[in-house]
Amino acid sequence: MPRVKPERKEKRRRQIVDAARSCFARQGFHRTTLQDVFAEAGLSAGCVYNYFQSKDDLILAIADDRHERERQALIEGSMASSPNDALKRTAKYFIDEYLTEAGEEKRRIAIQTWSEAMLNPSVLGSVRLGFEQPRREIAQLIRGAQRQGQVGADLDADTLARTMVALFHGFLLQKLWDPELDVGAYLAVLERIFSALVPRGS
Amino acid sequence: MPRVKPERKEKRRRQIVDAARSCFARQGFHRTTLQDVFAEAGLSAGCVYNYFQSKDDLILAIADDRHERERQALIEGSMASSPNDALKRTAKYFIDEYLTEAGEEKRRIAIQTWSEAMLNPSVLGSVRLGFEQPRREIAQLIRGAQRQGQVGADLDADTLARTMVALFHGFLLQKLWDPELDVGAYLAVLERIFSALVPRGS
Amino acid sequence: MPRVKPERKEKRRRQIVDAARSCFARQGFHRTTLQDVFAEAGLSAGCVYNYFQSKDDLILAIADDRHERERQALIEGSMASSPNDALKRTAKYFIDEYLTEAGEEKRRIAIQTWSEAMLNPSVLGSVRLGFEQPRREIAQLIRGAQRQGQVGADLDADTLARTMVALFHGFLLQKLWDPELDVGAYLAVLERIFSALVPRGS
Amino acid sequence: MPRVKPERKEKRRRQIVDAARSCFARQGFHRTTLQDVFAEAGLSAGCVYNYFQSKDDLILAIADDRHERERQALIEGSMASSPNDALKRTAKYFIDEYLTEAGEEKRRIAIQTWSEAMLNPSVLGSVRLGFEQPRREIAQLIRGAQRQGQVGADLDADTLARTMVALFHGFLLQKLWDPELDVGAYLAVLERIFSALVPRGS
DNA sequence: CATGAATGAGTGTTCATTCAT
DNA sequence: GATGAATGAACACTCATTCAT
Repeated sequence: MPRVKPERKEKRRRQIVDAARSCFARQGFHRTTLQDVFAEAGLSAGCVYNYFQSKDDLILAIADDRHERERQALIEGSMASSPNDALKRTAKYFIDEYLTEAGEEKRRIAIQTWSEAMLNPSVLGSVRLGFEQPRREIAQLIRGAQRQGQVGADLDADTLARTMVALFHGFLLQKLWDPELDVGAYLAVLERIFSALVPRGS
Repeated sequence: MPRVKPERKEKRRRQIVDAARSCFARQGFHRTTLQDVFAEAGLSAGCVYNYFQSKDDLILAIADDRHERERQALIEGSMASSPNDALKRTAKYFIDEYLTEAGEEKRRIAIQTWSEAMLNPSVLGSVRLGFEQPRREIAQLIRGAQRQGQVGADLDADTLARTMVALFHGFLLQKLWDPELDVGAYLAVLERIFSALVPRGS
Repeated sequence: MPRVKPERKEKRRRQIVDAARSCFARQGFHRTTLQDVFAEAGLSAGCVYNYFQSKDDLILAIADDRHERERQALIEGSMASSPNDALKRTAKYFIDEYLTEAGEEKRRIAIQTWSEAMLNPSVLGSVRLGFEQPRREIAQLIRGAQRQGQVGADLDADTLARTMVALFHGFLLQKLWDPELDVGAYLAVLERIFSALVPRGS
Repeated sequence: MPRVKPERKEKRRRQIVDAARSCFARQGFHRTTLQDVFAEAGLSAGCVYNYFQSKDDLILAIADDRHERERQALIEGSMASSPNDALKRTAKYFIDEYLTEAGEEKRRIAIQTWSEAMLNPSVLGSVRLGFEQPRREIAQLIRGAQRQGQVGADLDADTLARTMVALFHGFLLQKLWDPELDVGAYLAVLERIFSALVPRGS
């Protein structure tokens, strides 16, 4: 008989996940009490427990939520006119989301998720998925670029994709330790590096 | 005024730090109880509290301990015949320590330290120091290499150093999520990249 | 003023009581959540609360339900040709209900009711009633048997009735701890005992 | 190095068990919060948890404690001049402990233990042990009495022992429901019953 | 120096109960 | 009547820290 129920349920879910993410970003997962989350969400303990079975479930939900958004962004990014363009759009998405001032909350969630993944198999699964989907997509785009002679054919696309993601994660950490850091300069270096990878003849 | 005491004291300190590191690597900082550490160290609660004022103090000590070792390694590394050689030795040190099978414990400690740094100013200070010392040293070596024409003069040494460290941290994370990962291939890419940075004429 | 409503109401009530009894027998009163009962009854929380005001009300209802049935059985049992026969029929009823394999649920409910009676005055009232009605009826029958010379006149009928009920409760406990227990042998002893009570002359 | 520690430990254990028993008898196991027990014992939560791992552990400890005492009483009781005398002493012990005014706490604990045994295998184990040891000992004594012609040889000793214990448990319940109940009268009936079991010739 | 029994505030979680629809 | 999402007080249990010995 419930007609609009599923929407309500989804709305509540989001409400809780948003509250939890906000708390976790601010005080960290382990220093956040569930009472903090209840207060932030404006909901009671019992209500939250109707949607999530445990505190651990909340990080997992946040991680999954994040990866779902990134999956969408990857799909949209790959709808570009050329592989090169798609790579740029994809890079822009991740940079805008994580390496700008506005990305602080996301960075703070990311590092905690990575740390938690080490101990929580479910979170590890989510992190791996969230890492491998972009990695594969980027490798695919690189192969496209190689076919068009935009990237040297002597480079292994998978490895290069891994390298790009590594650079991204590494910068994310540096920005975390020093929020003043201007990532622009590094992007310039990156471009310089990648331009060096373009086959001489082009 | 006993003479040998300081050594005893240092020995105990190390005993505790080693036990804590082992526990933290295995179960994570927050899932490790101090009782676990006491048991691993074979010491009583009171005894440990004579050396460390709190649980937080222990991560800080572990982080500081790590950075001290790396500082030593950097000093030794820079005693090479050429900047290029010094860079290679430094890279080798960090790769051997963190990116090999044997480096798993260090990786697991590293990610947790980074996560904790977000919330604990003392740990953040330690992490920053541990990051900036190598970064500066590497930048210095790059400048040396540039003077010798081994690296293109058009690249900003500081930025390039940051980039190298970012790559290292990024690979560390990937190895954490997939311990089977063979880092060798990526080092090859790195070399390919850096060789591309060498001025054309050389 | 609908006429058929009371029947509906009674049906729902029984549905709930049956579900609760089933849950309580299986998991015990305190380990059973009302959610369990709602699920077992296939009804919603709100609906159940229209019939019972609290969880405590449910045990009370179960206890009362049980005693009502036993009251009926006693009435029917006493419609025998002789006091001796009535005693036998009454005994048979309680034995069949509680001391057979099929009686396990009833045993499990009984012991919990007794335990709860200790703390819940309403339940205590119900338990007392449920105990005293049979006790009195049995005493009455014994007195009848004494009049007919089937039981020694030197025995206090009330006390003998109490003793018989005590034996029954005691066997119920033993059967609870060891469901394999064959009660038949003990009934034989009982008969031997009671035959010993028959006046020598008969 | 700790010389008197084991005694301290045993003292604390008893302190906690006594407090728990007192609370459980007063308010029942499930209505007693551990805070109640901590307050009654005058100890902190952490301290109690150094001796007992859970609330369930406490009932088990109380049950075991009780059975240990009864085991001792049985041993002492059996050191009588004759089986008949031993039976009387054993009966007296259980009657004095459980069926007098002073035995109220013990009765209230007993019924709860029986109820809990239904759901908690450890408690069931303890209850079974506590039931079977006396049962066997009593059967043994009956066999001795039979050999001396004090009890009819046509009765199965094991069954008779079971019957006696059943009577005891049954009276215990009746006394629980009505603390005013004078058990004396029933003991008289018992004696009358057992005298009827004595072989005619004696 | 070292011990380890004791502390007690704090946490995640449960579940009987309510009430707007 | 019936629903079931929401409530929130209460609970068992943990663990960093202390201190008398």
